[in-house]
Amino acid sequence: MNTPQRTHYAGELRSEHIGSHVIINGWINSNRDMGGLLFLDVRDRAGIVQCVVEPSDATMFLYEEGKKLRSEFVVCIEGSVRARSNPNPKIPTGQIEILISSIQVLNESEVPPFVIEDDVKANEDLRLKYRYLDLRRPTLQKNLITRHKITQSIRNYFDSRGFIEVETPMLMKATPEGARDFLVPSRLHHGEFYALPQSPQIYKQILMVAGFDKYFQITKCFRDEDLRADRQPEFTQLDVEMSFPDEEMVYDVMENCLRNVWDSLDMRLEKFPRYSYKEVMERFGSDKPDLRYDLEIHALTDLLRGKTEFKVFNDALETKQGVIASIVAPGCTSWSRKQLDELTDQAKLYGAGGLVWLKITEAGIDSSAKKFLTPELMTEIATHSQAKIGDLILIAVHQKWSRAYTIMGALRSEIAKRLNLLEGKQFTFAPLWVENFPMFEFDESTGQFNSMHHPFTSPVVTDWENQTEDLAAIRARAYDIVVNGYELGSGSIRIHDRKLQTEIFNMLGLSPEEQQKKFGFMLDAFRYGAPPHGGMALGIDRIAMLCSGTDNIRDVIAFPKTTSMQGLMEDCPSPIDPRQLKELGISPKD
RNA sequence: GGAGCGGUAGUUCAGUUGGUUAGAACGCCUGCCUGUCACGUAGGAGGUCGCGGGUUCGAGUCCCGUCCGCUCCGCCA
Repeated sequence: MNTPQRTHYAGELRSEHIGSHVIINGWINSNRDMGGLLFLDVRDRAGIVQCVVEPSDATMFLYEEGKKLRSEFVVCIEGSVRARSNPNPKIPTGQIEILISSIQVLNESEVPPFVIEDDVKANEDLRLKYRYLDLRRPTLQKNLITRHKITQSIRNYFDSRGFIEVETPMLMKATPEGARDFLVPSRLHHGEFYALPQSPQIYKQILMVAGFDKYFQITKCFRDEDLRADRQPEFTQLDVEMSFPDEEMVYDVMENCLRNVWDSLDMRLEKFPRYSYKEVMERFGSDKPDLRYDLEIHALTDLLRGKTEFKVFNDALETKQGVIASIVAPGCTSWSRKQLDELTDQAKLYGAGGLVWLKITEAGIDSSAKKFLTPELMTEIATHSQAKIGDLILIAVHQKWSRAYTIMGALRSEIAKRLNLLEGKQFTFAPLWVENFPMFEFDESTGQFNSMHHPFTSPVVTDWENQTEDLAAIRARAYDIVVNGYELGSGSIRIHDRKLQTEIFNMLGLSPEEQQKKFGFMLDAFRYGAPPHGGMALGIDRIAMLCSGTDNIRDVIAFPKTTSMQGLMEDCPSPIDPRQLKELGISPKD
């Protein structure tokens, strides 16, 4: 027997449908047998609707059939919509119910390993193993629909602005800079490998050379690095590139793109203030600060120079990059020894040696370092930190500028967490641009300068022309979009000049042979009229996270991996048949 | 590579200083119940205490190892 076609989604039915004859297809969410009177809740992707069998001689067979239905049975139910005698204002379909005239069981279900409800109790590993059941939960249904709306609105937007979506290869040349590549062995060329793209970067730049002057693509990228709550080995990027741009054009295109996305979800994205990398680091202690709350960091370095015998402070003051900085926890003088210890542990996690605190009270200022600080100096510190009576000041020290501010940034989020500053702000969005990144970053483990963004980023022309010994002073034409503490994406104006690109490669310590081997095809392309170009890439998963109000990337991906990069449902990765390995020229693991 | 937390019934958890038969709630099964929507109600079934070793008269509990999950640091051009 053919399945009768649904006339409506269960969750869509409302008072306006009263009187209609409807057919719904869905899953049994619950079955309440009152002894004659029977309520069946049926769920589909739009929601849940109550169906009812009223006892009478004529419906006895429906009752007998209906009471046998168990959770997750697949059913087709036919009936008429009517107003409920006891409406339930708590659920969207609560004004109506379906008076059942026919029940067809399309499939039975074993008892599911966990109850499918939004108030989810099962652990995540169990839910990942039975992902198809977890995905039936209204929240995950909603999240994936949100994700669909996001990509749909992006495609519409870029199409309307004259951008062309072009697909780039998934099997590409391994360029083992940056993140670890996922490698794919070649059957026809034993001992040689493809890499899965970490990003379509080089291809999109070559598309600019090819004349596709406005390009975008929504595509998977792969990085074989350790996972986090917001990181998966494969993730989806919106990749954008255009020819003849300046930063303003990129900002305009991307801001409007995101505003469009937020609009399409009936949410608002406020204006995008711009900060330099230095400013966000020194004020908020992060290159991806959460600006939904204020808490700011204050540098005490100059204030304290030559004013104290405190060794901890002076050690930092004697080094070139050393920083002493403070942050205020408003109204927190009552924090206990235990709470302060926990904050100290948090700071230590990020590399702090310890924390100095000052408590500003009516009676005066108390401090963990009062032996080393005169009352006058403590008052100066309080004034400089903009602390009031009742406030707690936390001070940390580090020999390295970026480390010192990273510690302060960690304290900043910890204070915000403890003071519940984000309460009720789940759907408040604070976007910003971060610009003027340094071009290079010194890597102590290798003693070499690395690109902070990537080696195809153009330097600020004046910085480049006036460069001195201090490579760290050269700024890049790179920019990030940050929202609520997440780096949504980054981009840059690229190098389109072969000679400049070669110079940058040289500075990064790439030999001419390596340059030719890894990027020769790109440098070759630049011989033939490469236009000035630039663009950006945004993380779709993170956008979906923000718009779904979750802080877990697995909540917006249909089939995610665990933090040890396993697929629990399909059980991968998994061993390979020796025959298959032989064909690839790979020896089995011994 | 490192740190923290966790793993006990189908699920979520409790389980005291090592001690009789390992408990609760939900779920599940069988009745009863004509307006429930966390239905109610009576009864019932259900356990490799992640895995391996050790200490002990005796281990869910202590020790060692290991696997898995989550979070974080490093890492993520």
